[in-house]
Amino acid sequence: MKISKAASARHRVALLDAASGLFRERGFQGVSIADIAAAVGLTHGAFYTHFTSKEALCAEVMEQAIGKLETRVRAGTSGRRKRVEAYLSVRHVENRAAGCPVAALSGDIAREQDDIRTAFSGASDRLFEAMAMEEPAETPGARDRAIVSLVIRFGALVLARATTDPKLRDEILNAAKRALMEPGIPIGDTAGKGVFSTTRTAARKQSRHRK
Amino acid sequence: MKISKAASARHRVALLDAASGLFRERGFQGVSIADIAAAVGLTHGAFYTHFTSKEALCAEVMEQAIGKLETRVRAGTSGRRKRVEAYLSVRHVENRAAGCPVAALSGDIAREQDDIRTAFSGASDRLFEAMAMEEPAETPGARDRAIVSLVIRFGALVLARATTDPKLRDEILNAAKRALMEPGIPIGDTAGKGVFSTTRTAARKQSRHRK
DNA sequence: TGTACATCAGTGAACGCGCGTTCACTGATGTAC
DNA sequence: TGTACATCAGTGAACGCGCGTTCACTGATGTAC
Repeated sequence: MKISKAASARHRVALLDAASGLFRERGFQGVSIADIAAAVGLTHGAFYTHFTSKEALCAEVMEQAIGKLETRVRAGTSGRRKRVEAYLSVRHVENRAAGCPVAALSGDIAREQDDIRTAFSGASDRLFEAMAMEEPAETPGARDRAIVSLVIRFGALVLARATTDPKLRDEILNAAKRALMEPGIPIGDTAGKGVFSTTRTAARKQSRHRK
Repeated sequence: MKISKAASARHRVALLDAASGLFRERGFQGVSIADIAAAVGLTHGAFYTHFTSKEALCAEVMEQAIGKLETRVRAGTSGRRKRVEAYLSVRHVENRAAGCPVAALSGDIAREQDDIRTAFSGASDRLFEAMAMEEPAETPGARDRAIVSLVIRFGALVLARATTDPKLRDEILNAAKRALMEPGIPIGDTAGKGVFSTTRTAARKQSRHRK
């Protein structure tokens, strides 16, 4: 039966939202069209009045998800510290569906078709730029630091999610938080050169930890 | 037809090896039993004389792959610098099949069954311990640094793989390499505090870059 | 060493299942009068 | 405002397909004599 245009438009949005959450939770291949439709209270057939294929939906979901992220970063409502705390929280580790789409789907994306990959890559490139702008623009190497900062957040979240041991999970999250919060933590080749124990920033870090 | 015991044993090893590479390349769900068998020159039926199920194979592959990694880390044949260079090379980004199993499969693993997850988590915990031992044992925070070091390598590789733009890919790899090679790179909350430009390690880093 | 036979690794047809996608059909919506 | 009808969002059966797994069968292997 036909329904009102307004209701149909709501269905389209609901399908995108449901797909966005389900994809992050179970991956592209782990979610069927029927799953997505059922999550919205429709049957699988209705899906094709809104999207031409599953691939097309994937691409649109990725673009929208990263776009939202970019907007939030550019808005910069909460401070950096708060955002790092939220990103590296146990809550975020456990709540894939509402969490970072890059962390949840980057593993899948490398294997998807070109149009999805391009959508993801283009969007994440814009996201990187937005994050790079967070750092003081005039300092050299701002983009490098933004990238490493992103890499740490991202890597820690994904690794923490791959773990079943809560102790190990917390170790990963806390180590990453410390690295992000305290400037100048030595993670370089300190072992070979024996530089570490004489580094000022290192000593500073240690004294903070004891507190 | 029956074949010799030696040949059968070779088939088992070959199946494990083929599965290990194919899983890393396409993920658990992206590889069928028939694919694995065909890669070794067998038909899908033969698979079940060696393994009870696909799940059992997955668990065994993960355990073996991470075990090999752990052995190599403990052996410590090449230096840290060399290993970082290799890990964050374009070659490694492009060659998933022969690359790091944790980076290739951690995204999938979070969604797999408990026995696979446990196998992965247990093995990666041991791997972390092995990497933590690389750092000078007597310095405090060695494990933290090992974890952050691993998180950076891992995160950069996975992000680089998700990218289609070669320029962006190289930026990620190089930024991570610099963070790993040069101790005391400030990635912390420098923007808010304005600490960065007055940090000694920061100045040191900048002067190195200009060279 | 040669022969007879039980074993069992590998084959390929067959199974049930869930998937993405299509399509004839339904009936409320929205429009023309 | 009320009526008649075309539209089209959603339904659910059906499609072909590939999957993991099973199993009767094959024939070289390996062993007992």
